[in-house]
Amino acid sequence: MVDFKAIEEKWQNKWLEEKVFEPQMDEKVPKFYITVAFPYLSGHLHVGHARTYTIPDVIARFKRMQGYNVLFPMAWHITGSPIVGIAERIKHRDPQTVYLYRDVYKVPEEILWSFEDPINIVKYFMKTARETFIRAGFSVDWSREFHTTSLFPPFSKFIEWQFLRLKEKGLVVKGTHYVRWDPIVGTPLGDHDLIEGEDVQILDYVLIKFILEENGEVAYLPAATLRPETVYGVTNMWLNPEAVYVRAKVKNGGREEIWIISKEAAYKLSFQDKEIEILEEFKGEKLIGKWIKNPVTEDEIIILPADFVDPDNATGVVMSVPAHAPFDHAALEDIKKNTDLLVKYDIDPRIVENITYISLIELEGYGEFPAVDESGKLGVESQKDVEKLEQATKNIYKAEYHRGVFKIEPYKGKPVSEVKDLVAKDMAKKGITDRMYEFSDKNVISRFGNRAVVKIIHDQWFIDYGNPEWKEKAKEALANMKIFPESRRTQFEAILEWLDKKACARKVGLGTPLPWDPEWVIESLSDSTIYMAYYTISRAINKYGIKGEQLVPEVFDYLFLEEKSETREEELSEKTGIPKEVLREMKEEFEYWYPLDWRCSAKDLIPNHLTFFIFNHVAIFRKEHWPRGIAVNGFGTLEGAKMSKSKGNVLNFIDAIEENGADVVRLYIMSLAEHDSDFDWKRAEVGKLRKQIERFYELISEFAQYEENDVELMDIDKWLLHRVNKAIKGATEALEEFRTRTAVQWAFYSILNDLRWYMRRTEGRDDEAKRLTLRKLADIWVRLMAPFTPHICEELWERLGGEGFISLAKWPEPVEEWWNETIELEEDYIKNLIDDIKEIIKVAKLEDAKRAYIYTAEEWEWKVARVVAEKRDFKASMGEVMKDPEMRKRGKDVSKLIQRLIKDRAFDFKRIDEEKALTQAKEFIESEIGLEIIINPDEDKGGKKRQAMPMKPAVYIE
RNA sequence: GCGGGGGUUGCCGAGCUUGGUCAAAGGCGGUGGACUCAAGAUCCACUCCCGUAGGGGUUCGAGGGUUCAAAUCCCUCCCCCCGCACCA
Repeated sequence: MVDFKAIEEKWQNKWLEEKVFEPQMDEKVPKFYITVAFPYLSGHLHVGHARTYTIPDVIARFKRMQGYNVLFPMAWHITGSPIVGIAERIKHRDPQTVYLYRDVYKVPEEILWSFEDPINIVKYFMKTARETFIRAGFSVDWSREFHTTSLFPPFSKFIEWQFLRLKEKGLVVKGTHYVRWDPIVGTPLGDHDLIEGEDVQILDYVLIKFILEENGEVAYLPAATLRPETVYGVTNMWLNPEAVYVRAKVKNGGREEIWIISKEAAYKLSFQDKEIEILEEFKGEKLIGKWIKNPVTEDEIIILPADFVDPDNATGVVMSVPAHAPFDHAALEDIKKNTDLLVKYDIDPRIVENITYISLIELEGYGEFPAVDESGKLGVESQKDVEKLEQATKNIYKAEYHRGVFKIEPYKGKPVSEVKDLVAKDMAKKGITDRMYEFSDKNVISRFGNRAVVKIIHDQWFIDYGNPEWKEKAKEALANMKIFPESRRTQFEAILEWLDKKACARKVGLGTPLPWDPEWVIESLSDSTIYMAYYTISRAINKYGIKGEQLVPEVFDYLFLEEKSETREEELSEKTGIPKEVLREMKEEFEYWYPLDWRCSAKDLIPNHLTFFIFNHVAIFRKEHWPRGIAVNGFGTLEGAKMSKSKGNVLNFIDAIEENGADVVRLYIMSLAEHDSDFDWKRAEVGKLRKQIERFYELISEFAQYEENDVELMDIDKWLLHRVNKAIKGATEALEEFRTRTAVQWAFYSILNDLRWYMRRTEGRDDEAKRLTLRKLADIWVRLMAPFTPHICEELWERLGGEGFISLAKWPEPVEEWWNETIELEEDYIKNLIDDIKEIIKVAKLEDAKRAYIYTAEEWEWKVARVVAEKRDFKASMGEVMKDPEMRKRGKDVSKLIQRLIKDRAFDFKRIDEEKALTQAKEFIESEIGLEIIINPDEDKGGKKRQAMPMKPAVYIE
């Protein structure tokens, strides 16, 4: 068995020792700069991540072999709160966390407990990640390694510079923002902080303040709605008579008002910019029967009782729009039937009886009152039919929103989707509305076990991705970028359009403090947008030990934004103590490597990081330094199941390498899927691939012993070389587009299969020509495989006597004189014939046949085929052919042949020498089918001869 | 709700942008065979249905349509996956 591990270690050491992947600037050599989103190190990388990092490595290796000066750097992301959270949980001996780190990540016990300090987590996983990448054979320039946050001051200074410049441009702004909030612990709640309710939405209710005037005092009943436009159709108000409401003094900014809302709402609103002082608590029934005023229409409406009103949703005050809201319609019907109830509240039943529905929206397929129609259609009986009513509400909402036309002035004739926003705006302007954020579902529970609320946060720092000029520039950049796969471009465009203010700083976690407001730490998606530029100067910073405090903003200005200038270098050198030669070196490196050619990442980063990456580049850098391309890749599953840390269902990248060897893992992952589709890791398949790679190794080792003596090749040898040419072309084209799976199919499987056929075809042959052919193939094959399985290929390259590292060897190009489509056609011709004969034997049950007579097409038939290929039409072909008197003699046969050719659409005319091909392959065909072959005998056996067509010989078997 | 992407032969997965050469690549699985004492590995054949001469029939989520011709173009519908932010 091949000792992959030893081979891998050997070459990894050589690469590092000889700094093979630490490129030096060279203006004469074209550069190729590729990066991948650095990993966040809260644990080990798994085989899903492996894909993300292997792709750029394969591309880097490919480009390097094509002669580019390739930079492929790596760094570590440790910004944010998860690592801090882990330290916290380790400290508290949280069983799940301990399980994950001890049993899944296999952290040694003595190190594990040091994880109480987040720094130790970071240190440990940076070390292991580096080891993993080295053992994976990644061609990384480690001289540029760094990590984020204030723990690495030079980078932190770079981020400070970025934010200072963004702020100067007005792209970092302060504002308010709502968050999920734990009201007991007093902290914002991210997805990971929730036990329940991760995907509960936050709804933005409009509160329309209906006016209650009593004894000269005004109080407001803020009805909560998601459909503000329906304020024109309100017929009454709903309160839940059993629920507890409060009368409260509500201070909001400078304004102070009396509101009547549910008790729950008062509590919730106290987190949303409102100071609330409860004056009185009472049951809803107290207000039933009172009259209030619609602030928009000024209609006087009555307050009625309804069970469906949930005091724990929004304000607990609901306006009734029975024409367009099924719940309202049902409740109204209920109450009309329930005179007792009305009497109880001292309401004259005639008032309810006389409530007339107000139709607001024209909706095709519905009558005047869509809610009534829909409720009827779904068989709603009462307001207790909650499920049906919810369905009806959904249907109506959707239909009216998308297809409805508003009927009321001043919005008459406009689509509802537009009117909704207009009405909301107009009401807000008049000060008759307010807003309230509420969860779409009540069950949002924090990991502390508390029910969450929506809180409005002040003084939050945002990056303003909504800025229209900025957006335009970002769009321009995107339009000029390559996106792989191209089908993802629409998503980028949509996200770009979408994006608005994005909170960019938090008060917890590791990171770089905001330079002008150091209580805030720049969060992780915001400090990782332009670090590709930092890589270009990182080598010098590491090499010369430049300190953070030396990297004042002007230095970055000079390096990244300004023209090269000696005076400026002297100036800055004096100011910072950085030698001017070093400044010059950094400046030149940046100018040499930038712009970035490719940014790689998994597809989950499209809506955030990758888009931010574009935005921040266009904000900071000159156009010539805008990025050129993005390649996104899919994820990986493990034996069909999603990898999940908490369930322990993960395969660590390092463990996979340990088990199978890096080359096997790399090739396997690259061969499974490409672009944004996902792969599924199956242990059994990996094992099989390992065997195939061993065979590859053995084959090349074998061929390496052959000498290259110049001799005349046989056709089948030429066939193989032609196929090798095709593989080179296919693999190259695929890799140019990051299509790794297709590339592997060409570089590995297609050659493997062709070789198999060749061996079968040349069985028994052992001559110079065959050896020469195989030797040539070996020489190319290893190079085609080198980006995928670099270690084993280095080893084989050495055996083949190749010069230097295969990692730096020349990528193969098709050999012009090897192209030979005719020979390939002839080979196909032979294969097809064999298949046909086998088919005939099977179908005609001729198992004990002795020989096969083969009749090739005659010259006149080729002539006809040529004409048909050109004319592609029966009449035209016939006319052309019949100009020839010789052809006219066999008119009937000609006509038949033309008919068949046209039916088979044999329009791709290529002439081959059928008889020659047959003669050369005679023995092979005989051994394959076990019959004697007689080629073109004089006698027309079985009258089959006239069935022959070009590329399809006639066969008679006896 | 908004946005993005999909539904292909047992499974995975190409092909659909530039209609025909597509019963539809490749892999996996399955069946049979060669090799072997045997197993594994490897190699060969078959793997939608029918067929005593290389042929024919029915397929590419459903239903329409365009066309001489549609997995591929157009319309309608059904179903599935992913993202929606302060979180890496």
